[in-house]
Amino acid sequence: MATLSDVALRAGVSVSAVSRVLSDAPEARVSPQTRERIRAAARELNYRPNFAGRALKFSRTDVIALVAPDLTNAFLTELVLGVEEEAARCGYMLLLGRSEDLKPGGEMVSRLVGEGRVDGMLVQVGDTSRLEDLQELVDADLPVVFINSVEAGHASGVVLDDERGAGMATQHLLELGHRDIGLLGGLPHTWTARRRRAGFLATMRAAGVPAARNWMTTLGYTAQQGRDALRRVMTRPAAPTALVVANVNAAIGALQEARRLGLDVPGDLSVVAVHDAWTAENTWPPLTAVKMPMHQLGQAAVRALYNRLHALPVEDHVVADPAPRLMLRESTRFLSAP
Amino acid sequence: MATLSDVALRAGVSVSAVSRVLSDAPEARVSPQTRERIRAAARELNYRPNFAGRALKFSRTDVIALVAPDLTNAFLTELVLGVEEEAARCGYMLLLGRSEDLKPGGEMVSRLVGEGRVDGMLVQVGDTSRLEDLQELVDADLPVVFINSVEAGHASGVVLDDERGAGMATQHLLELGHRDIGLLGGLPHTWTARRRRAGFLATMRAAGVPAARNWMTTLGYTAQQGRDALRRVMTRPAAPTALVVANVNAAIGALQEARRLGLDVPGDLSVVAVHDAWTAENTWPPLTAVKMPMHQLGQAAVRALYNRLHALPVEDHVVADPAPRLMLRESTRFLSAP
DNA sequence: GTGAAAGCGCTAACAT
DNA sequence: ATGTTAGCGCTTTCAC
Repeated sequence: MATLSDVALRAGVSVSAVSRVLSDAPEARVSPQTRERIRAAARELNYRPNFAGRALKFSRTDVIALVAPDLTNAFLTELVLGVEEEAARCGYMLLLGRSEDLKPGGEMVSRLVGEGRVDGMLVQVGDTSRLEDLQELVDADLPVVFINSVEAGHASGVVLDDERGAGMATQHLLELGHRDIGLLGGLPHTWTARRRRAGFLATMRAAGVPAARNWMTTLGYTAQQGRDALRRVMTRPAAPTALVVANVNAAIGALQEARRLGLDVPGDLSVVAVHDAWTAENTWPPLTAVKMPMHQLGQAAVRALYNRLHALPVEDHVVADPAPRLMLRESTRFLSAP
Repeated sequence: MATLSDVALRAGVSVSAVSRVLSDAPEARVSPQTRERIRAAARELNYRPNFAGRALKFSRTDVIALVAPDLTNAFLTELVLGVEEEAARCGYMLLLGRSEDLKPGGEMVSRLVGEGRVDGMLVQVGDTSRLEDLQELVDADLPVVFINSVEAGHASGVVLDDERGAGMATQHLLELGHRDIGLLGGLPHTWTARRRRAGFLATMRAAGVPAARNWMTTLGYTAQQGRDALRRVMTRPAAPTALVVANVNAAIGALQEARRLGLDVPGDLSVVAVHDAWTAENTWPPLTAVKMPMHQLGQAAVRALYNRLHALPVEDHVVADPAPRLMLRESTRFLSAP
């Protein structure tokens, strides 16, 4: 690869002149003809500024890490797209982190950041991580932004309006006339699960409808956990007529298990999920879901990190725009007369 | 962050001594006590070797790029896992590339490689890319390994045994007594689609069963395209009793469209997909599929790149181990008597 | 308007 | 056994 001095040699000028021209230094007083000579030489040699050289000089790589337990999870599609888009806009490249390496005391984080491989990082912990594991990371005051993973309002996190999302799903069922409504929720130690549960409970309470503890599970967000949860709730003597499922993957599992049990959805049971994904369109029946602004969440996360790295005030911690939106498909229906 | 000279200062030695010790230079003759002093100083200062410094020195970053049109696609899950695993083993970190940036003449590639941001890259093109766009990239002789994207046997690509996979799917249907078998294939200009089609045709021919052109589509690998393809094939006057679908996402769409048309799967129609994914377990009925060794494909891709970068001979271009495996679920059945 | 030189953090060849 | 130094590619201050 051609270096600055290669270009300088070919243009018959000094490296500093080349540097000034090629990096468009604002107050570089360079004569038009040398400027053109330099430009030409650079073009002919196909010059590219060396990344390591710049990084060393600036102590900055313009690379940020994206750490998530499972990037291929369908419900992260929009999130990742949002992150990629905003990262590109902010001039960042994305390094992939394996979140399993997140466990032992933030070793990866300190490597990535400590070695100067990345300027900062975005972390989305799955529902498998324990809060305690994160705490020291949070406290370490590293350039890290958590995505829907930690307490809202914490300095270094962006979150969804999970309460509102779950509330909307619940409200939808209430408006369909359901009163016996269950909640298949996420693991109890995760923030998202707590907030969605809170949204569910608040909406039920506001409607004056009691929420039966027997119809609420905290099994998790995978399809298998959704299957298990549905079986647990629907094989009781008294079963609900509708379910809010706190995650789209779990809802897909729940739908399948319902069929296995001979339950007709939405005839016998209405199901609405929090989170949308392309997979929700392809279930049978197609799954009604509350679409959360994942794209914007991704963008907000990158922007938060950007602001953090540039000592700017962070704008919004909770992403409420656009608001969660009900994607009405075919897994919910008016409560039929008993 | 602490630098080498910080450590040297604290240990009361020179930077080179520190460098030697901390990078375990093999023939570094350093007295045990200074060695220990250096180690201690480094520990106390929480020293981490600076990435940019090393990269500049070695002209090597130990970072490789992973470029794919849609990393969140469920059928890539295993691939990505394999890549991550092997990359970690080879000491590589992964940079995310957006494959949409791949289009205009390999601009991204030359940036990534030309600026020395990555040592090489892994490219999985979706079925949307045209072969021509890739050609110049292939010809450019850059450190690029294509994943199931270009002609088998090409120096810089690893591929699945797509023919075999499609053949196994076809064979499965034949063994169930089906003779009227269709193929919902990928876009005709892609290699994977061609190879799977070839495998389908070869197996049909070997069984002495004619393949009806009317029952073969080349619409693509998305769920929507699967829906369209199924409708096209199954609304003809004479319809097949079984379908091979060349991709799991398309098969999921096909399954859904079949239901919409009032077709019972597998009663009226058997469906088998090439490629497996977790989503195949959650369709209704659960989708029978041929599981391709995606994990190993990912590993092989990284190894191929590693070998390429270290001037070693590349081992295997087509990943045949383990062989494709039929995941027998519930979307296929014996041909019922007419 | 242009060039020389220092220095970012690191390694390795070459002193001592 | 340890230290000095040059240089990887780049930017920037300071001279001229």
